[in-house]
Amino acid sequence: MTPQPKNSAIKGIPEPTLRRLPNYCQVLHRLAREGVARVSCTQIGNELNLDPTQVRKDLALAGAVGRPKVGYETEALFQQMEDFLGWNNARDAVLVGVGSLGTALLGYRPFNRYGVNIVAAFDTNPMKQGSEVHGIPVFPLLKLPNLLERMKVHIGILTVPAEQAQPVCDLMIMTGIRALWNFAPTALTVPDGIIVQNENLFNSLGVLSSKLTALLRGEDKKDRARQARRQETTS
Amino acid sequence: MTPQPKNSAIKGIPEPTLRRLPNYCQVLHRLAREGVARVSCTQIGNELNLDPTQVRKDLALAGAVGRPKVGYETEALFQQMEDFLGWNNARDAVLVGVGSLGTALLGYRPFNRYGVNIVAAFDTNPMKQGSEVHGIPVFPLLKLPNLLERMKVHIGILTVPAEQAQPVCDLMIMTGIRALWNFAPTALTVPDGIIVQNENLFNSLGVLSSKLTALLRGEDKKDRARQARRQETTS
DNA sequence: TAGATTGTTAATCGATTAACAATC
DNA sequence: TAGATTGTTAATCGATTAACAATC
Repeated sequence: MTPQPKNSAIKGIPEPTLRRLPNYCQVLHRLAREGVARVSCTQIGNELNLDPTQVRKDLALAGAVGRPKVGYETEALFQQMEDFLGWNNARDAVLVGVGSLGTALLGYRPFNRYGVNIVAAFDTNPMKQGSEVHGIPVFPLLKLPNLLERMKVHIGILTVPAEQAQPVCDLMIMTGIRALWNFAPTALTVPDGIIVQNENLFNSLGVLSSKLTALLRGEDKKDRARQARRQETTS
Repeated sequence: MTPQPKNSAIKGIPEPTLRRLPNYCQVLHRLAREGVARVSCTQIGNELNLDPTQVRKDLALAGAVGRPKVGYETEALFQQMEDFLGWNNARDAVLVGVGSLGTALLGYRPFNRYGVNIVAAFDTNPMKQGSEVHGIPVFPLLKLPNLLERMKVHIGILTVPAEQAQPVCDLMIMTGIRALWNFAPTALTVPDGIIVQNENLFNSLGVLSSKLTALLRGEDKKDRARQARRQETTS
């Protein structure tokens, strides 16, 4: 019927856009709280150092409609972005791997306001089982299927060592997890239709380190050149 | 003199490439340990699900040279990648903000093998000062300039609440920090020549949540359609 | 009305992928 | 030698930025 399938939804939205949506949410939330009733893309762009055209395109992709000359209704736009992200009511999640990073994430309260509500944690270490970490119960990993059977949990957070990531991931998918937030430094193999978001600190460190190394090397070289020149003039 | 300034180094290397280098390192390290003397881009690509041409281009950008038909010397290539990243001897770093995330990072041993050696942590909370977290001493934030004056530390890790990120960042830069790894959910304003690597979990959650929300909504719609059809046929 | 702002189409830019000659 | 693999140039693809008409 419709010539352009404009409803193909998420598949068409570029990932860079999806990554920026939280920033818009944050700015809109603040502006709404400050009582700013209407907002333009130029304003938002200034706050976030983004091209206003890009802001407009991003908002449009997430379904926002503004009025020429007027802009967008701040509060309504915020609601719409939150709704698009699914952040208006947080989804339940489980976390596997109660090491130092896992523990830190369990204690991170703001997740509740960003769509993720961790209801249970799992670990293979008997020392950790049965306890509570930041108020969240820790169970033996073997209990995972049992619990997921009873609760409709769609998000799994992986904070296990690299070697255990794939088997734990398989187990999670088998028991109904649809989206994985993977903090283990390994690529996961998953069937079609499963969402994987990798959060690999080492990749970021690659950018940081190589830039810093290049910067410092460049300075060293300049220093040496300067010294060489000085040597020349004094000799 | 030189028509193409081929030495402009880091500026020309795309960030996606820099992000992939750690993955190459990891694979090369493993292969070298397994005694594989030579390796081809096709092999590396298979391990990481990357196009072999892309692997070749990335390696070339980091300065690697291979031999046609033969490939690259595994060990030498690994060394070269490590060297390019500056990971062969870790640089000292300080961390500010000993909350749950900061504590987790302080306890994360592998950083030492990935170019980052955290030598001290800082916090404004007197409860935390004077103690040691995972063997790393925690000082009052006011002592930061003093310590950085004596030690040449180039990397600063920011794990403070959003509101404090900018002032702490300013302080760090003033005392000689050149590269910031920012875990606070705010954009930092820094002078030219300072490297900032943002690590904002909420941006990633934006991708995860919106994809999951779209997926589940799509299924809901299908379910409803199916139910409607069933209703029709039974009526 | 005049000017700012949206919505949308076109141009640019950069990264990925394909093609192919050189070579061990 | 023959075939695999590098190095490099060209083609494709996708995201960002620019241009401009519509409009409140």
